Amino acid sequence: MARDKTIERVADKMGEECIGVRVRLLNRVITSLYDDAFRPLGITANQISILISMVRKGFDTPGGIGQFLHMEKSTLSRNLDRMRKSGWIEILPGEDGRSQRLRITPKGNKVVEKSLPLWRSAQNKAKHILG
Amino acid sequence: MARDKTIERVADKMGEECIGVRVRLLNRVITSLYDDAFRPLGITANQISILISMVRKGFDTPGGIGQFLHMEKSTLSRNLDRMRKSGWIEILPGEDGRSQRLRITPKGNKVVEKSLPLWRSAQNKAKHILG
DNA sequence: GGCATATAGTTGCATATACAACTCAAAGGA
DNA sequence: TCCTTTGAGTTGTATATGCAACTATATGCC
Repeated sequence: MARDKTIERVADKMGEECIGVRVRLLNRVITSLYDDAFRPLGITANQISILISMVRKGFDTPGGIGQFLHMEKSTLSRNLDRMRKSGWIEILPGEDGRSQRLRITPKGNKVVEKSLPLWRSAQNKAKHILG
Repeated sequence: MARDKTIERVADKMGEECIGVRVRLLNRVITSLYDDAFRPLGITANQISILISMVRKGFDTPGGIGQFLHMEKSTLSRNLDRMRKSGWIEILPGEDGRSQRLRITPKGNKVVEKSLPLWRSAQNKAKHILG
């Protein structure tokens, strides 16, 4: 009776109000916009954003980038490895035996420069979607 | 000279303004909040949100859910398969030979009901983070 | 010095995501 | 009827994500 409705009330409340649902949905929609834009360059939106962080912070460590982007260390470790394989970055020995230094390559710099007009276009679309 | 600065100007602009970067960052932070909350139930935030959509839309198809959540069909196909294996849903033959009908199981209903207080807690934390 | 602890990154495993190419079924046209 | 096109889902492959457990190095205390 009333019991049958409980689940529906719960679902309505959660479905309408949930911030997590909205954030994930937005992530799917918006990220695909930037991924589409950067696809001709053979790089993803996520990887571009890591390159951008490296340029802005100079010579940095995985730990530093992870803190800056709130990215879990294992996630970042694998992202950086893919980026190294693609030739955008170099991973060098760090200040002590544990840490590493990240360096953007000339190829990485080029892709960042080339990405600017594509980024502008995606950014405009994103603004339009968000109103 | 000026050329050396080009890459930094590009990076500053993109890094500061990029909506995609912010949305992905927010997704990482917020989703982990809800995932942490639901972990005792052995279900993820994403799976809960699919269950919620099913309850709200009643007996529905993968296509319908995908449209509702803006989720790519192959993504959803695999999400539903995991949920079926966990016993939250059943996947039944649909109205014609191509489509399917999704049905939430009693176990799926229970997990939705149990998730409500955990959801409230995560939702409050999310509101707090977003200010 | 030696042992406990902390730090930096990696690896195993699992979920989430999406493009491209595929299967299979339905619909439509000649 | 046959053939083409459309529609619904699946599968191959790859990126992105994160928890837990791990290696290896550094630090601190005794």
